[in-house]
Amino acid sequence: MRKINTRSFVRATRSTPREVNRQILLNLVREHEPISRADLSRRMEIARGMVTSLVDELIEDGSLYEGATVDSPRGRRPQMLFVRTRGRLVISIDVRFSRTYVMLGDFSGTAIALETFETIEDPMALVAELKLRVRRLLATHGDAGTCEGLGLVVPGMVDSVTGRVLNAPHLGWRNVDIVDALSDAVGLPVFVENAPIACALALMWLGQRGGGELTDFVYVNVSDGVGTGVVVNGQVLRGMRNTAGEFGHVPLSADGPPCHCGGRGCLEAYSSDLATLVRYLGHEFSPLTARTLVQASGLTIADIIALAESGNERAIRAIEETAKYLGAGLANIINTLSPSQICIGGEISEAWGLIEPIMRGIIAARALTDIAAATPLVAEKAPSQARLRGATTLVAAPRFAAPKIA
Amino acid sequence: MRKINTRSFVRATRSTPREVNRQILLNLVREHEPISRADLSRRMEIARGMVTSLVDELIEDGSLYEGATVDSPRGRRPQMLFVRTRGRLVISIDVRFSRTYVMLGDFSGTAIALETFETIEDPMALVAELKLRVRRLLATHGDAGTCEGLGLVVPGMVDSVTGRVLNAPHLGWRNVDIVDALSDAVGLPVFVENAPIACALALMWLGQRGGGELTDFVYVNVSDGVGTGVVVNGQVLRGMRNTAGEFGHVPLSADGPPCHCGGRGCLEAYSSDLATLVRYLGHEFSPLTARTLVQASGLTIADIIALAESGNERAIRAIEETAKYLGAGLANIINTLSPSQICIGGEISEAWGLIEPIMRGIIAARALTDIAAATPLVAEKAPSQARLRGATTLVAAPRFAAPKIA
DNA sequence: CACTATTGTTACGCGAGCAAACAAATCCCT
DNA sequence: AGGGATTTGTTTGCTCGCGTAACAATAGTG
Repeated sequence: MRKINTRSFVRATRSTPREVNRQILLNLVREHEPISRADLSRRMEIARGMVTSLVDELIEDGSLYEGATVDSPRGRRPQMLFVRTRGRLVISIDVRFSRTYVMLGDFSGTAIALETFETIEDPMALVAELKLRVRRLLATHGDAGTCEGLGLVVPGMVDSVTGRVLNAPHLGWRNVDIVDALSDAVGLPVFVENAPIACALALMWLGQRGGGELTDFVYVNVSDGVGTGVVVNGQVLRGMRNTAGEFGHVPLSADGPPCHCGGRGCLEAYSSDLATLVRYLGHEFSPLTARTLVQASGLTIADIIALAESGNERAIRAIEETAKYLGAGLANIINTLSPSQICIGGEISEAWGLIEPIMRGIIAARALTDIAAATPLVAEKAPSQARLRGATTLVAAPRFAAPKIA
Repeated sequence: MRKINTRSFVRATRSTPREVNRQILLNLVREHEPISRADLSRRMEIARGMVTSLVDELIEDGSLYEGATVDSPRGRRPQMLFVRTRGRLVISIDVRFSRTYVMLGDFSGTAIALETFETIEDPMALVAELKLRVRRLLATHGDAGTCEGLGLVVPGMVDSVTGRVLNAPHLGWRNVDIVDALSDAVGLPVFVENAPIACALALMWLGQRGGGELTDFVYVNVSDGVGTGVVVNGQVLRGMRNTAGEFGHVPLSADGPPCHCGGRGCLEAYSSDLATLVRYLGHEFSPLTARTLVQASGLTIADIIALAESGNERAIRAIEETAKYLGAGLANIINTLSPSQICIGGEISEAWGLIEPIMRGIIAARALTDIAAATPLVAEKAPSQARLRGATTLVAAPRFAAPKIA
């Protein structure tokens, strides 16, 4: 039951039913391809005649294509339908603290080309560099199809309406209108989003095909910080001012170590990669000294995981501690949002065998019901690709989203 | 941007546009009454002819009524439209630990009759008692209109689809199907909901008329426990298994006092009325001893508030402590959900002048942005009526909700 | 009293769902 | 090999309801 917002509603027009049914049909093909018109008619409880008409329209605009006919026990053989992903190109950009990644891929998320360069902090200089690279990529691989847009993810808050980067502390950006600058530069539609939210979107749209619908879940990204993307009712949770989902800054202990945010004992101060490294090095976490300490040691989180896997006791203890606090943070998420699944991304998920049982144990102790305690925890398969897949989703997903009505 | 759930979607039919526009129009009247057809036509950007047709339909089924014509600077005088609330009766029931309240009211939430009796723990015996009382109420006041349904709120988890009470620890109910039992008994549609969620719904639907739309907010109820109702995108947050929104059991300190839930240092163990009373009595909170301690003292939270207002230092200190922890809990809500407003209900809100500045201070220290720190905190005006208004909303709101499409 | 402004109603065209008939393709049985 | 059965996909008329425009009703103005 949803309340109609009388300040921003979309009324229905003569063509509304068609738009709605078109998108439903498109999504049914996406999740059940290959599928025939007759099958669609049964699933939608709609006349076959209408399916024909809708499919014609979708083939016309390049959303679907017709595959081969297929054997059937008897009667006329059905003609299978597929969502067209090949030839629909997307430029995906992942701007990170040290390096920026640019990928040319298609709607399915498969890569055609990938390049990387050192992140330029000044936004306009970065836009200029990106303009060159995007042009070159499209000139080189342009024959693979037509580029439908450009998706960019940043480590920071993004205004969901205008696309402005409100605050990205790691890049030193505040209130940067990168959308207009980029789209003017490359002449393509541009979408910008916060990285963990984009990862959550990727999971929702490119996630397990056919497998259980994922419309209420949380994506937790562990890197230098701890960020989350929350999906409720198939929609991203943004809150009033695009600052929702900061579970990384829920305090686990009032007298814990200080955190970047100014608080004490935040999840992030216990469980970020920086915190794990500092713990391994035998220090207390402090936002002022952490990065210099870690840089001086020359270690990365991957090294700690490797050490732990080769049996190094100190590394194992450091990661186990991280898992303990992460479990407490996840328990908070479970008790407050009750998601159907939590996905953990970031390099720490490479040590899944070590951290999963510990997190499970803490969650079991703190969850309010048995069902909640059994909330599935899933490790992101390819953490390095997650952000780029998210960027791809920013361009692709709107083509499949439900039309906004009422 | 919302993803279409291909397992449970509603496709558009020939009459879908009308249903959508009907509900939009109805809600516009609800928020701007008195309003003329011509005004509606302008607000909806729709032809006046269609407004006439839609309004005719809504008057026919009793949703709207036509008031008097009104003066206008020149031209034909407009005829004002109103939502019909009088004569649309609702039975609202609030089942609490000690007493049960039964109210006969109308769609606007105004009471016609109110009675109360000692709560009967056995669900079926309670249903029998309610059947008698509902029949008597309707027989006595039946001439005031027709009863459109029965709303019931309970202190516990409710399955949103079936209406089963999954778990209400204060009543000792587990998996009780009170909906079918009650609707069979009284022959009216019955809606059951968790109390804080119902309060949140009341705030959303019966809240400030014309004033800013409230579609992302949190209702926090402080009584024997601390419960929350969370509204996101105009919809209640339920989570996977109807267990979402348990901010009362987010630990504020890992080594705090034990809580009913089995954890330690939960918000509820610090800030519930029981916790405040135990603190005033000079004890550490424990779920095993708290209720007996308080009952032995004969004190209620209202007494403590009265004492504090008359200057009693110990009472003031007890409430201030409660406010401190409540502030920490609200800061967690703000950082994770970023609501546009938080409403605090329960008797503690009577001590608003004492608790508000303390909560504000804690929130200011912990919120991640200045805007978040300024999140409005609002005290529920009439805490005693909130639950019954919530029960009324359960019956009334579905008549105004957005049709489910796609 | 004609002119203008505004509200509310009525009439007709057209997009799109809906149902049913029709064409196409394949298997099965005689 | 040929007719019937079965299933898929297309075409055709019908109806609901939006969209536009003309029309009637009501009131003020010069």
